[in-house]
Amino acid sequence: MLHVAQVARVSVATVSALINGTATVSPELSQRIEQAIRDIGYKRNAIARSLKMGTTRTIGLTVPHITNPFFTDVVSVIQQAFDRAGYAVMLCCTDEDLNTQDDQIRLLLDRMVDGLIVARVGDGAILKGIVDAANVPVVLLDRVCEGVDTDTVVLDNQRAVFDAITYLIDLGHRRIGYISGSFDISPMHDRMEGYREALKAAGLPVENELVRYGNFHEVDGYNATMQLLSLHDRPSAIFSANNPMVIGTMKAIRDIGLSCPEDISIACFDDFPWSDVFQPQLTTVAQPVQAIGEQAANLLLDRLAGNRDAPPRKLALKGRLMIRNSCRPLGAPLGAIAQSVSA
Amino acid sequence: MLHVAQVARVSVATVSALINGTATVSPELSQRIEQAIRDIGYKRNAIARSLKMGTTRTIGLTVPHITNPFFTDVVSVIQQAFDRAGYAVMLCCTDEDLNTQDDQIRLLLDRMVDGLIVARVGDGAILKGIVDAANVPVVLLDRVCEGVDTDTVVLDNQRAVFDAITYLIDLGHRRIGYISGSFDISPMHDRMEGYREALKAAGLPVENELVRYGNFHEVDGYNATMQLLSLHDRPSAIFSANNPMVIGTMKAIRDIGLSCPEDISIACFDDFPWSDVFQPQLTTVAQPVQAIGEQAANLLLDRLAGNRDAPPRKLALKGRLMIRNSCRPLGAPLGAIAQSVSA
DNA sequence: AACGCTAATCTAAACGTTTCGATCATGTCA
DNA sequence: TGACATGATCGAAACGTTTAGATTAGCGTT
Repeated sequence: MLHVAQVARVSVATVSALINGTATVSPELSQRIEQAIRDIGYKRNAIARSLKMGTTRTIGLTVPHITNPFFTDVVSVIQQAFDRAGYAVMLCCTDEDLNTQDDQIRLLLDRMVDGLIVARVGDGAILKGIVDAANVPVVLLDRVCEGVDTDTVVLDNQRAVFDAITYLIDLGHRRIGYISGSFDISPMHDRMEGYREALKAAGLPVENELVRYGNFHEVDGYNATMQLLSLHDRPSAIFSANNPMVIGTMKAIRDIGLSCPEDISIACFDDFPWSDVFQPQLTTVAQPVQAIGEQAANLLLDRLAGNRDAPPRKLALKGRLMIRNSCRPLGAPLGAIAQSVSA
Repeated sequence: MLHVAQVARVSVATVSALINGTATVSPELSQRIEQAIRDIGYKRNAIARSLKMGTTRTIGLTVPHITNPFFTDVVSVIQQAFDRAGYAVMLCCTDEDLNTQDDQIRLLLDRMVDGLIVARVGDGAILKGIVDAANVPVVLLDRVCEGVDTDTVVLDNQRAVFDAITYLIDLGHRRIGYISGSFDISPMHDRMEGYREALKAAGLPVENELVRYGNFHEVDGYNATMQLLSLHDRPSAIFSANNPMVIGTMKAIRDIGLSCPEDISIACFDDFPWSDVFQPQLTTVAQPVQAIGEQAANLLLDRLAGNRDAPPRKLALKGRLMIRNSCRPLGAPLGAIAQSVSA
């Protein structure tokens, strides 16, 4: 900029004024400056600008695993939204690990991001400490966090799972296996509640042997399913509370020589692009990813636009049960499956 | 930092020296400074540091669509690699659009990223201009770019498709439909060459009516498949050069009332996590995503470590044909499919 | 002609670091 | 005891912007 100013024989202040339109500059000087900018190939240094202005026009986004289709979609939507608004997005993957997450958030805060969208967080206290210290707006995604009172977008997980389990019960299933993710994050807690409540509402017992835990990975789903299927009185249906784990479930079923839905019915949380393409077409609880991403982006953009003092806004969106053909009516002949498939 | 210096009754230079370990500072001052840092909760301002040092420890990464499983995986690997190295990653999605891509790259360059990984680029000249102007190392991913002479990691696309088509020919297929992505990026060009060469090598004609183009989206695959299947002499096999489009292909087959592999054999480019879980299990060309991501990251990290003057390095990795059960031997009874499945 | 008003431009101080060179005390050696 | 190397600390300039406030020029009023 100094160089431009020299070539155009003006002060840097005038160059700045022209570039930012913060003051009127005469046509002749404008022309000289623009010419100089072109000749030199000058580009404004955003770092210097950020230092002076105290804003980077960059936000931080952390998700557990970008390869989880739910987060893939959410990241995609959020990235688009901020791109439209002229913001850059720094992406971090925490690998479901709390320490990693802390490190990542610190990394982002160090880089002076203007705001933060955090999907999946662990202990509220730690996050609270980090977030309070950094003075930027934060929106929480996918999970509520007791200690941290800030904008939040979550799914009504309990209701969603309640509906799914109730659907299985209505099909005639009585022993329904449930594979949960690690229990220290709220969606897993809420989803489990949905499972329990649905059973209770139908007058069915909640049996511990039918509930397994995993750490969100395919192999965890595989092992959990193997355990469920080796029970002396094995479940006729399994619900997986997490999408990547259901791959393990399907592989376990195949390896054990069973087939779905003939021998066992399967449903899971989170829809994915291939769900209605191959056989069996999985019955899933679809989250409104587009809406979730957009709402999160809007909440943060609103804060960034200056609306700092509004009280925290908590959004709970509704999931949708996508009924396909991976669950069969119990006792009914196999031919009846087709009729049980709707929409 | 000024504040810390005042509280600790030292100069800012000493504080800086201690934090960075650039000079020895006496135990007593060290202690005073560390105490002050803790009391104040001081965090070094990375923006000011970047301004002074001329490095942001941030890299830019652009991909066409993060929802394409290939790019999802690559992004994941790259993010991890740079995270380990203490770099932040700014992610942009170009939506296969050249102007968007230019904008994104400019956005990243404006923010003074230390390096750039660009997956899929259009016209070489434009990118070349942008990249030459910005003085940062760039590595190209997934696509070579004639005008731009820089580090590159690509797949041997021609060979990979050659192998896949040859496999179909060996199964007895003679009319093989081919669905390509837009032809203006090199992988699509090379893959098409693989298709042509394989047919030629087998003494088969290359028929224009069997080749369709789409723009990478599911709907494009759907339309292309519909066209292929309505030919008077329809193909017995279809190869989709792009993964998202094959979803459209499968849906078209279903909608038209055909089934795979009984009525038509399907294979496609890019593996995905669900490929061997559901029926049909798709035969695919798997890219070594882990290796691709790591190589790209390593090339860039090497440049960032100071190795600026080494000549451009061009890596071409090998794809792997994952043979499953979505392609059947032509003329053979259906029961023979199982035997044709290997590994 | 003196005055004030407006518009255009400039000067210089920030923003929060890093780092070069200067300063100063301390101990060592002849 | 003086000369000198060594080690610790500091002052101040620089990185490339923005912006408040000062300055200047031009012009209409009285």
